[in-house]
Amino acid sequence: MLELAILGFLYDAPLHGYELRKRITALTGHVRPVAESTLYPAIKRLEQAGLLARTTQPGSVAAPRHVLTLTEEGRGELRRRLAEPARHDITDENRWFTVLAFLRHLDDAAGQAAVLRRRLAFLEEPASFFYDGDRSLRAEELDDPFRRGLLTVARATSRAELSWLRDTIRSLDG
Amino acid sequence: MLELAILGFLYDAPLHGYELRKRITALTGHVRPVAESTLYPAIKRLEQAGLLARTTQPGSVAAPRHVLTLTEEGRGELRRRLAEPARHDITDENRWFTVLAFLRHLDDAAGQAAVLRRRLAFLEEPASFFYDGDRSLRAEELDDPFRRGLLTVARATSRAELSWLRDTIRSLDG
DNA sequence: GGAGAGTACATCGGACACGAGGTATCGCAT
DNA sequence: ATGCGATACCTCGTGTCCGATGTACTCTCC
Repeated sequence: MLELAILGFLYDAPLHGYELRKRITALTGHVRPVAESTLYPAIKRLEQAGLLARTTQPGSVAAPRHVLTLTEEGRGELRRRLAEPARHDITDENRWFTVLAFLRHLDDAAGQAAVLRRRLAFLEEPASFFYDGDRSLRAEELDDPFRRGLLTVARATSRAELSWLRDTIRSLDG
Repeated sequence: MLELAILGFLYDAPLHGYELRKRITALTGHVRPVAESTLYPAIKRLEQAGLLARTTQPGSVAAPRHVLTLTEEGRGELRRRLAEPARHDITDENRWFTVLAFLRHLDDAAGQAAVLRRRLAFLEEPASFFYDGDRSLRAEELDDPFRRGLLTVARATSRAELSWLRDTIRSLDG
């Protein structure tokens, strides 16, 4: 997820690590803050994999900046990761939001629609949280107000996203 | 999050690892499946910390079962984790749902309301995903349909949860 | 002139997660 | 008979994440 965000932000423009961190923090930081000790090793990994290149520039105020640029392999890798997200990326809301944030970089409406359809299929799967034996329990059947709330909120979320997904897929297809 | 789920399920009744895994899978597995190689070490950790005890029973069909029971320390630890969740547990939806699933075990309406209020405060913070310099961008200002969708869905989710939170806090207080 | 905040990068150790693989039993279908 | 799926547990290696800590420069405020 972090790597996807790095590739995604760099696809638009070269950035240095510190600026990258600010953008990632704006995108997902309120939920899961990005530690510097996670970001810099991730940058190094991607660099060693040949997905991005760095050029050192004198820092405007402090230490010299390492400006990061995606290589051609890096651009291809981002498109590949967007076109074929892992199951994790589809099911985990945090990861899915990251995919969505950069899906426009997949400049192919059919490919974009295919990704949205995978999310749609996932949300359409009958998923419950609590079971009585094999039978899945509905919100109304629960005594516990917190579990009821959990189901209620999850259902509302899902409804909102489903209708957005259906609209968007239709307009991508049309 | 995993440890919280283990403590939460065992608070109700002693279970063996395999059954525990099925319950956790039902709760959060559609989003983030729990690998056995994650669960068993986690059980061992909790056992070594003195939070749970195991007794071996002949297996009904296969290998002998290790039935896990919460110790008094374990019960206290669960209540402590529920009463004072880490910031992570409040902000990350997956973790938050786990907290909610077991919040009833905190049998103190004021404590429960306090936890809900923390989530409420978090959701009320003005959080944006995308910025133009310092200015946060609203859904309407974005060209990108996917980022628009992301904001739209996030807003709908948040609205649904906010209204549930306010109702529930009111009824816990009243 | 000195403290503190912000910019900018980096390393290290510990904790945690996961896939791959292993052990063993039972029932059912082929 | 033999393989498969379910039950039930476990280890190992690899990778990732994070908090703590360090370096070094600039600007602002007092």
